Formats: sequence, structure tokens, C-alpha cells
Amino acid sequence: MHYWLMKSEPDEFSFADLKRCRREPWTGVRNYQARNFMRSAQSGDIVLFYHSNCAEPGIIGLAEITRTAFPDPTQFDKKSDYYDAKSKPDNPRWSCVEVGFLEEFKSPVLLEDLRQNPSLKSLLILRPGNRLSVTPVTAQEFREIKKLGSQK
DNA sequence: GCCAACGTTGGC
DNA sequence: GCCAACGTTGGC
Repeated sequence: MHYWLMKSEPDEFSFADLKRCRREPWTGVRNYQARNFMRSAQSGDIVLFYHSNCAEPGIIGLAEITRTAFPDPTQFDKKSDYYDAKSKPDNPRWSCVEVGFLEEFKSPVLLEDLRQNPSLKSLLILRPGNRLSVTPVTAQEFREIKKLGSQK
């Protein structure tokens, strides 16, 4: 059992979108470190869903891994923004996982809340210049964030 | 829109 | 394998 934090720009794909469609393949990750994290994710792992590049960046709710890593179909789609000519179907370069809706937080845990909390100091997303869209979260960090999100 | 902090690319 | 140039991310 692992915990993950996954970023999405709400303009592209928001938590409300996930709530609507229930399950969604997490495609378009084109960073090797983030890809490797996704490859190590297991079914049932919990995902903190983070809204980035928006007015109020923060964690807005919980999702779960509903399918382990498989080849990201967008890498072979010439019409996709994420098309990668160097990736071959017999040796796919990029993976994705499927993510399922779990629950919306009572109140979002904003980036500033994360920053202010001493027990979340080592959260990877708070490291300067961190740009990974998928990062691991420890059980302690997860518990703290869930607690914050459950408060009104 | 700015810009810091990265990752990636490609020439050598 | 080095490293400069370039592209991207994402908070502000």
C-alpha cells in the first residue's frame, strides 16, 4: 500500500471531472521519474488529487489507483499533444495508470496550508523547483493531510 | 506574463 | 560524458 500525490491542471482535468466520470486513465505524463513512480503504483493505492496552475493550488480530494501501469495510448496518437514519435508499440516508452474517484475533502488543503505545517516539511511537492506530476507521499504525511482536509 | 528551477537535447 | 541552449512547469 502506497500513497501518491498527483497534479492536474483543473483547466485540463479537474477533480470535478473525475467525480463525473468516476475513472480516468492518467495519460500524458512525459517525465521518467514520474513515469517510474506510476509503474510502481499498485491497485488500491491512495492518491491525493492536487490542482496546479490555478487560483487556489492545493489538494482537493482523494482518488485511488484502479489499474496498474499500462502503455499510455496517447504516445502513439499522432493527433495527440502527447504523441511521441520515438516510442514504438513493441517497446512503449510511456505508461499511465487508471485513477478512480474516492472522496472530496470537506475543505481543500491549500498549498499555503501544506507549507505552514511543520510535519509536512519534507513533502516532495514543497521542494523548490519540484515539477513532478506524480510523487510518493508517506503514510504520516497522508494522515496529516487527510486530517486537515476532513476539518471544516 | 514573469521567472526560478528544473529536465532534455544535441553538438562536440 | 560534458554542458550550453532550450523547453516546461507552476507559483505568484
